[in-house]
Amino acid sequence: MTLQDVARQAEVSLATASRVLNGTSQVRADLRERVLAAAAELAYTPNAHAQALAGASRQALGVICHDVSDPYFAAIARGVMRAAAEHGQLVMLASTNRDPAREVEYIAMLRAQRARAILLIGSGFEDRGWERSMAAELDPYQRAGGRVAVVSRHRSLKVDAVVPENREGAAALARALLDLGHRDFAVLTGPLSLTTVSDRLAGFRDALTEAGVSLGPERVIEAAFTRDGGHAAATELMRRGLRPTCVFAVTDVMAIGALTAFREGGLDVPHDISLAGFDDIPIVGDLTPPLTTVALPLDEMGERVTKLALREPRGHRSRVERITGEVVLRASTAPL
Amino acid sequence: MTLQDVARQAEVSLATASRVLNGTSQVRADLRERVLAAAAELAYTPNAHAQALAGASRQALGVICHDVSDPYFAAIARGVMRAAAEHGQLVMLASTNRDPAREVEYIAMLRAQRARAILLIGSGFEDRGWERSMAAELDPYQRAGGRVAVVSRHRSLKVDAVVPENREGAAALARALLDLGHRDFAVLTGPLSLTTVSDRLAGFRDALTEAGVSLGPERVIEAAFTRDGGHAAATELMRRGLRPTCVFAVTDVMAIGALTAFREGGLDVPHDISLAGFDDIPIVGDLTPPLTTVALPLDEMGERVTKLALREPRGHRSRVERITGEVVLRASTAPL
DNA sequence: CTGAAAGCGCTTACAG
DNA sequence: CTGAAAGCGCTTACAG
Repeated sequence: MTLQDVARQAEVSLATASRVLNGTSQVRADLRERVLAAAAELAYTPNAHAQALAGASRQALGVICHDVSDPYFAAIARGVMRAAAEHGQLVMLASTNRDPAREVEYIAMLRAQRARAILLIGSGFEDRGWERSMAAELDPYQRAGGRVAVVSRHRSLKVDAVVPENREGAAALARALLDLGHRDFAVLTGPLSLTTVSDRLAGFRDALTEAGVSLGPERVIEAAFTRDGGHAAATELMRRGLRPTCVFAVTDVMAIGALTAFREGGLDVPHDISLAGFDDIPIVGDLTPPLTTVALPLDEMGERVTKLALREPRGHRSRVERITGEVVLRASTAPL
Repeated sequence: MTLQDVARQAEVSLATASRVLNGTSQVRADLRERVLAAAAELAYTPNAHAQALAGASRQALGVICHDVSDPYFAAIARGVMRAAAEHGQLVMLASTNRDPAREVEYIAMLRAQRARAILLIGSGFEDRGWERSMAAELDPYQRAGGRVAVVSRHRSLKVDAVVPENREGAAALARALLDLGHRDFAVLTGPLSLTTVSDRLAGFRDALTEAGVSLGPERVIEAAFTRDGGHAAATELMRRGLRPTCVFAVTDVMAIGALTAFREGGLDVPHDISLAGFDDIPIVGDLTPPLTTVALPLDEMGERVTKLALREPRGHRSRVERITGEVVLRASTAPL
């Protein structure tokens, strides 16, 4: 079933059939009818590869994330899908499990597919080697007209970005918790080499310091950047015999694991210990108690990064859209 | 940057360069080296469209789901991504929000992209019109060598399928709840036109009937097939003044909404009312109380449907892999 | 407005 | 083993 077949059946030239089907120029009404009828009858679908090769515009967009099943990503992906659909773009999705080699490999595949844009969702690493190999794949792609945009800070990638104000958000959260009367904190974090983690930790700590409250190194517990990591970190906190009045998990996903760990450890949240997260992923309102957090408009962030990538670049400057997080106090944090 | 450039720089023919790069046949070592060096130096990436056109095998796989951000789908998608990665396949993902028109449109796009396989995740509708239009897109795709596989029952689609034993699972759950002493039930459901919904409801009801327990029509509350739908259905249940001792929500996602609705309504789960779901999505163990449910190996289901689609078809028979659900009793259901 | 033809970047028989 | 050439299915100047 090729365009040629359609043309033959409609008794017109290949060129005419093509013009009718993609509406690029005027075609006499009767020929037009014949082509449409033939296409319908043959259940013709154009070969997107041939179209792409012949120079039509790309109709697919690549997205790289760490894990499709992480609710943080899932919420952002929702916005991406919506915006992509609006622009008639198909989304090619890859999860890397934070394996840098996989990341590079997927970018190569997306380059090969001549994706119209590549979206990187999730924070980058503060790591020279990683940055270099990413740039090695991304540069030729961009030189060939590919567009790149990211969600979260990527130190040295000069691309359009939607970046949540992690530092300010964490600081605002710290202030809100101080206002509740807390003076004794602990933080559960993911790997500090992730920009998101280090920014949130820094913002939180800065606000405490400003209020004259210190956060000793033994009160910052690093674990995997997942629900299980949160569970492990909270368990470790209890094992160390530390009993801060308030705990900040740098993401809601980690906070969820921590919440369960506290329950298993016999600590009641918020009666025995207050707990706060960051992101406001959809589920946290359904937890018991509902989680205090810094709300990010995840869905909208996905939409915005997609639009950034699809909009024409203006000049060679990369655009950055900052997203403000809003502190939402819920029942998981109690006044002291 | 084309293969031609690489060939020129390596001073070999186009054919030789191609053969080196995709390793199809033996090439003299020195030529091989030169080609590899040239490709590396030029940061060459093959054009997947040209490769596909020229007859190389497809390297992308299409997945159609209702909503990327639904945890049920996300869990399955995880398995799909893993299996796809193992086979060097890129995944093109589309969410349809259960809009049949969108579904058909995406299948057309995937056909155009000559996806190697199309995976439909999530239950189909019991609807002639829908079936007809799906078949109209899927048939030509399959005739052209495309492979189709689904998760969940699709009555009239003759394709490979991974199908959870919804009916049996719901019946087993009902029996477990009866064993706890419950005799007074209500069910919160999604649209009955979804095969998954009707199968689960039927299985649950059958087991009750067998035990001589009836489930009146006013005790089956239909709402949207989402968290909010579960919330609405539970709220409606309370509004009607019904106080069953045990409620079955046909999915965990709906149960999550119901749990919050009960809490808001001042009902303690499981003290005042027991609650059970279906699917065992990852989050339910972190709820308070953790949710009783019928566990499905979601991740593995994603992996299996992908492998089904990628494996050679044997004959014209469609293969069906049945998945048994396992009742997991947790704290959300109490003995009476 | 319409058609013949070139060209997009590959792969793979077919000769040698 | 290597190369010249055909062909995959389109789009789009270029003539007419």
